[in-house]
Amino acid sequence: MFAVAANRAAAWSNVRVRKSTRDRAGRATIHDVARLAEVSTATVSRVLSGGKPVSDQVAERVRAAAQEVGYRPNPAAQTLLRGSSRTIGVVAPDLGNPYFAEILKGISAEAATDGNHTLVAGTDEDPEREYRAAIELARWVDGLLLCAPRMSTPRLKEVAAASRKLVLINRVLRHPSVGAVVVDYHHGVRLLCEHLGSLGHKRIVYLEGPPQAWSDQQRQRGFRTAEAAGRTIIRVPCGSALRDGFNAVDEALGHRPTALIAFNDHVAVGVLSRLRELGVSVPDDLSVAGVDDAPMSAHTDPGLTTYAVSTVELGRQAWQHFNPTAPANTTHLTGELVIRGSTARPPRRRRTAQA
Amino acid sequence: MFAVAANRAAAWSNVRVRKSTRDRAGRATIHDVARLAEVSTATVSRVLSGGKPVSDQVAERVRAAAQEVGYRPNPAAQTLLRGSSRTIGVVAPDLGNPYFAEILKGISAEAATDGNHTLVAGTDEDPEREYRAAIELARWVDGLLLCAPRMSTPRLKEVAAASRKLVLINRVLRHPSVGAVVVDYHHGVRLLCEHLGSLGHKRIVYLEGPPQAWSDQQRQRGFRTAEAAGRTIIRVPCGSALRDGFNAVDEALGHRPTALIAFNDHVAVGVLSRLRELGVSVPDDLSVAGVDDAPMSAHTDPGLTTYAVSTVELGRQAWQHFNPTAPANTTHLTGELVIRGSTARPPRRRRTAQA
DNA sequence: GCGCAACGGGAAAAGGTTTACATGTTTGCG
DNA sequence: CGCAAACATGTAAACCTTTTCCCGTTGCGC
Repeated sequence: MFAVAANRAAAWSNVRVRKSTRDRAGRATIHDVARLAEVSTATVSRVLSGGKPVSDQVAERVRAAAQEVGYRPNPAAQTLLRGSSRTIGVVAPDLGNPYFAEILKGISAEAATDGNHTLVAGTDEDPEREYRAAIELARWVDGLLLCAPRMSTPRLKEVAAASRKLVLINRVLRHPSVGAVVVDYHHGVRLLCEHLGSLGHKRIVYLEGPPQAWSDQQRQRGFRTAEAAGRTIIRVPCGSALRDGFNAVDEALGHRPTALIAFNDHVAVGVLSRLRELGVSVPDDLSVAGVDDAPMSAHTDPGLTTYAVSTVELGRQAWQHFNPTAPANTTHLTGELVIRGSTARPPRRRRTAQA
Repeated sequence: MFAVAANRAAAWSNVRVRKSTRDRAGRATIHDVARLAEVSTATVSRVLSGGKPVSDQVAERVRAAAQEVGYRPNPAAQTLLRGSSRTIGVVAPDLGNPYFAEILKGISAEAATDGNHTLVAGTDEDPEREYRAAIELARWVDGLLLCAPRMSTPRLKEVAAASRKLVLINRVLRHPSVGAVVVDYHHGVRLLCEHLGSLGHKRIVYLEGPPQAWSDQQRQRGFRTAEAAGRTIIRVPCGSALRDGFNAVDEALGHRPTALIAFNDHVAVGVLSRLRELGVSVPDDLSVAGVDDAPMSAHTDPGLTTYAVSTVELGRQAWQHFNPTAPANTTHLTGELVIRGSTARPPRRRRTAQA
C-alpha cells in the first residue's frame, strides 16, 4: 500500500505545473491555445487543421485564442505524426548553372502551390558529395529529385532504396518506383549535326561534358550516329561550366574545326567569350552551337543556335512524377532546333588554307 | 500487494509486442536496432548520436545492428526533441537571377559544411508571396535568410518576430536580433557616375529596379549625389530581370542618352541584346554599365563595366550572422569598379546631331 | 414520452528520439 | 576486506501534434 501511495504521489508531482507551455523557441503550443479557449487540444487541432465538425462558437473562440498567442503548429510534431514532411529535396550538380537554376525555380514554384517545400543541395559536380547529400536529404523529405546525377549506378540504387520516392532528371535507372524525365539528347545532337552538315560543315568539335553525366553519353551516341553518316567529330574534354568552355577553346581551335558544339549553353557562353578575345569571329570563322536553350542564349552575341527543351515542361513533368498515383516510368522529352546567329556556312578561306 | 502485482501486469501488457517497429515509411526505428543489439534505445542513441561513454563491445554490436537494419534516425523526432532542425530558409525574389543563384549556392555550400540544410523559396518579385513564404518557412527553420526582400517594413517586422533568427541581404531593419549584410550601392553608383563622367558623359539613363527594393533606393541616393554634382540622370522604370532590361531599351533611347546604367547585370544583358537588335553599337554609340558583377558579365560582348561585390563574401558574411554569438548588426560591404569594354567616351556625332 | 441517431467535444495514445535519473556492477583505496 | 566512487546501462519522461475511441447531449421520429 505504501508503495502504491508513493507511486501516486510521484505521478501527481509529474503533472504539468507550468502555467504556459512554451517550446524551445519560446513559441506557443497547442496547449496554450487550448487553455486560453477553454477547450481540449483535440478541439484546437480540429479547428485549425482537421476539417472535422466543430460548433461555430467554439471554433471562433479557438481561432481568437490562437491569434492572441500567435500559435502556429510545430512542423516537426506534425511530420512525426503524419509521417510526411510536405517537403521534397532537390539535388543539382551546379546551382550556378542557369539551366538547373531554372529547373529549381520551376519545381519549387510548382511545389509551393500545393503547400510543399523544397530542400536543396548543390554538389559542385562531386559524385561523392552528391551521394551523401542525397542520402542525407532522403531522411527528411517525402520525395527526392536528382538533377543529372553523376554518381554510379549502384550508389544511385542505394539512394533509391533510401528514399520514399525518387525522381531523376536526365538519367535513367531500371528500378521499381523510380520515375525519370529525360531529354532526348541523341535526337538533339543529330539535329544539330544535320543543321551544321547542311550548311557545309565537315569538321565539328564537340566539347564533352562531365564523363559521369548520363546526358553526355546520350550526346555521344548522337555523335556516333553522325560519324556513321560520314561526318568528322573531334572530341575535346571540357566540362559543364562556363569557365570550362572558356578554357577548352584553345585546344579545340588546335583541331581546326569549322564548327563547335558545346556540351550545353552555359559552356557555349564561355566559348563565345574566349573566341572574342582571340579575335575569332562567330559565325564567320567558326560556327558555335549549344544545348539546352538557357535563358541567356537568346541574348548572347551572336544569338546561340541550340537544342531547346522547355525547363518549364521539364519541371512540370518531374513534379507529376511525385504524384503518388504516377507510374514509375521514364518520360521522354523531345526538344527542337533553335537556329540563331551563331551558326552559318563555313568560311571559304579555310578550305584554301588547308589545301 | 495485489494492487502492485496488478500494476506490474498492466505494465507488462503495455510492453511493445510488435516484432518489428517500423515507421510509416517502412524504415527501421531505434527500437529495432535496440532489440537486435540487445540493448536499450538509450544506448543506441548514445552510440550513434551522443558522445556518451559506451563500452567498445556494446558500441560495436550497436553499430553492426544499425548497419544491418539500415537504421537512420528520424529527423522529425530529433527536431521535435532538440528544438532545432539544423536547417535554414532562404527566400529570394528570383531564383533565375544568376546573382541570387550564386548567393544561394554559396549559402547552401556554407551550411552543408556544418551539416545544415537549406530550404528555399522563390517569390517571383511578389511581396505577398514573399511574406507568406517567409512566415511559413519560419516555422521550420532555425534561421531565415531573406535576400533583397520586397515586403513592407511592418511585415518584415512580423517576419522578424516569427522567426528565431533573421538575416537580411540588401535590406536594413532596425530590430533587435536581426542581422544584415548590405552592399554599399550608394558608393557603387557614385563610382559608376564618376567613371562615366570622366569619360565625358553628360546624359545618363538609369533603368530603375523594383520600387520596393531597398537596394534601388540606395542606388537612387547615389544618383541624387551625382545630380547634385551637376550630372543629368534620366530615370526609366524597368525591373530586375533580363526581359525587363530588354523591354526598357526603346524608351531609354528616346531620351537620347550617351550612357546607360542598368539596375543590375542581369538587366544589362537584356539591354545589350536589344541594343544589338537595334543596331546600336556598345560602347561606340552608347556606354552601358551594370551592377553586381554577375558571373556572365565578364563574358558578354562587350564585357560589362560594373560595380563588383563578391557573392562569395556576401554569402560568407550572411552565414556568419547565423552564428549564435554573432551580434545583430549590419555588415556593410564595399565593392569596386570593374571597367570592361561596355563603357567608353561618348560619340562625337551625338553632339553635332543634337546641334 | 421514449429510443435512437447524430454530433460536438474530451481523454489518451501514438509517433521516434534524446536525456535526466536510477540502478547495478566493478574497481580502487584506505 | 569493506566502502565509495566511477562507470556502463536501463527506465521513463518529454518534445508537440493528430486521431481514435469514447461519452454526453440534443433533436427527431414513432
